[in-house]
Amino acid sequence: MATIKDVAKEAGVSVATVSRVLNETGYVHEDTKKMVEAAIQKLNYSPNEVARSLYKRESRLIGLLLPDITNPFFSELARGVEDVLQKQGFRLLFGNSDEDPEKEQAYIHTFIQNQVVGIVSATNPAGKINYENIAIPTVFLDRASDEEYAVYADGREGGRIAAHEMIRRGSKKITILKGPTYIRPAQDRFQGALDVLAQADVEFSVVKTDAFSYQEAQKRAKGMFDLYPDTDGIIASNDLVAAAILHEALRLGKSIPDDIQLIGFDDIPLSSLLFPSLSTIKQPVYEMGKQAAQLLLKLIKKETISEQHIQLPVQFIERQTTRKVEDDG
Amino acid sequence: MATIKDVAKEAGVSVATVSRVLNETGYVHEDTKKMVEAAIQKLNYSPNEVARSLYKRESRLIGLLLPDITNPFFSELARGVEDVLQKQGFRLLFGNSDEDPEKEQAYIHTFIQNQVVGIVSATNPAGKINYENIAIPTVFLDRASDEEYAVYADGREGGRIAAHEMIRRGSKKITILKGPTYIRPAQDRFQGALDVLAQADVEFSVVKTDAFSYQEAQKRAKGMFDLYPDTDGIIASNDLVAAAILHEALRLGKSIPDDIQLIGFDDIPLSSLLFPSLSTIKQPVYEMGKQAAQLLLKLIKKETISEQHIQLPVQFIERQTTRKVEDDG
DNA sequence: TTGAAAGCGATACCAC
DNA sequence: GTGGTATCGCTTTCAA
Repeated sequence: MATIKDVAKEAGVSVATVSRVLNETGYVHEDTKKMVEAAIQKLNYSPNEVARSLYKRESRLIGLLLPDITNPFFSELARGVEDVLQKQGFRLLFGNSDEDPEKEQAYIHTFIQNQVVGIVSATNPAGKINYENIAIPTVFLDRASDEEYAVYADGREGGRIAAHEMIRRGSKKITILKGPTYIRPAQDRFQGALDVLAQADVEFSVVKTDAFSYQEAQKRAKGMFDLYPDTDGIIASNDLVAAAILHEALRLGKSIPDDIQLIGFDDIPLSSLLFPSLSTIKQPVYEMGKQAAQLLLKLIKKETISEQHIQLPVQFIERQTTRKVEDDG
Repeated sequence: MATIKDVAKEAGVSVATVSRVLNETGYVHEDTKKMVEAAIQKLNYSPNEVARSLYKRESRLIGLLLPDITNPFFSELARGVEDVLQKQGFRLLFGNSDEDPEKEQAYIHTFIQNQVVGIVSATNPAGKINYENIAIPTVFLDRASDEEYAVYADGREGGRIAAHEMIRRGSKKITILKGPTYIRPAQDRFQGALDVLAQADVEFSVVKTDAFSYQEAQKRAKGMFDLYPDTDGIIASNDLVAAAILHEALRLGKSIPDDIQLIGFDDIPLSSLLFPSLSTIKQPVYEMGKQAAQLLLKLIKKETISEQHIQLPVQFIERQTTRKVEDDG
């Protein structure tokens, strides 16, 4: 690999001059510029980012921390983040935390060691990790905390919509599947559903689903039908969980949506592929990723930020796990 | 951030000594070691990776290039790669290429600029990118090329199995969905299926599916049923495509697997969630990611490699889109 | 066993 | 306009 020195020698100028044409900073004669550019071409020179980072004390890297890229929700989020950052010339340093505080801490640590200019984190740590005393601009995704910058969807409203749609479609004995309490969006959805159910003329029960994963949900699904065999409406904590429920219900010979209605959360690609396809509360996942990246960019450029939190709207997607009704708003 | 200098001053020694205890290299008295460690503790010092990389001319970063992390096949692959590399203290610099040679080239370029120690690439570029003159150890995933290190599944055998299973389950008019020719594994599967069909007593036809995506496949599915309305067996180029076909078939009122049998490829998580659940040729995706990472690690450590190519076996997963038969092997 | 000093490859300040 | 050089934070000879 050629260095700036080689280029300088080749062009017969100093490294300072080469640096100037490289960064278009300061004056440099048109002719010498030409020479330098020729030398760069000839040597196929490309500046060493590491040396640059060392001097500037910051890189062109951004840390991205997710619970698990294998979860379609997070990979969609990641894509949104990447698409905007990549265009601005930033690169992603990426890690899966598995909701493990130690892993999370380790990644944050190496992010810092590598002098990232910013961090996007979608983790929901049980313990509280030290993001506070990090000088690095950080945006949280799908996770709200009052003191920090964050982008997330309106989970509470989503919960309300889900409960409302379920009730107006005639379910009388509703079961809410509640995600982990420490995961804020999950808690919000639950609260939203509760808001509506508490005021409505229906029975309901609450079942905990510890994790968001399909495997976990599959086990719970069995238990749930044992416990509440006459449930006629289920509000799942997310689409993956809903898929598990759907499978189990079908296995038990229940008719959906006639015996049981089912509403998920997220609208991951899977949801429209299920049969019957899943009615769900759609989060603008890709858009959330984009907005987080844009917010981070502003933070990095030290632009003024109008609001620390960006809350995006959710939307009911009517598919085949809920019954049709007359449109009454 | 404290630097090595600060630590040296605090401990009353030279930076060289600090460096020695940091890297456990060379002699250092037990007592001074204690002092240095105390200073490190006190200042909460952690070495700057960037400076280290600059001197060593290589980082602890590894570049990972994928077509699209949003595709469950690739996110699973990524997870396998990450899980082994992360444990060895390496971090991932990650990018989506979208099968776009320019993007791919750009990422490779920044990987080099950031002095990655290795690259894992799962892209299938139409044009030929310059990996050749890169001195950096590179392992290709899900893509075979004679001169390079690669990990992939036995696509040809997979194609054979798919065709065989389809025939022994009684399909007489089979349609093969053929992925892009320039994607080697897709071509292999196609060839494998052809191997068997050519010798069998059945009719068959071939339909091209340009991309691997669901959206693309959805369009093709319609066309396919128009063109070959009496097909009674479909071998899809992958599970995403199979899902689209399944949906379209159901929409047309076809009965599966009675009217039409369907076999996919990959066994992504989605496949078992479809209804009816998808019979498919399973690739050991996560394992492929792991093996690629392990191979890369060997390459980096300059260990001797017994074989440049690692081919992993595939396996028929019988689910509900194929008919049951007596077990005749 | 330890320290001084020369790099690694870039940037930017200060002279000229 | 251009060049010399200190500097970023670390590793590694080479002497002492």
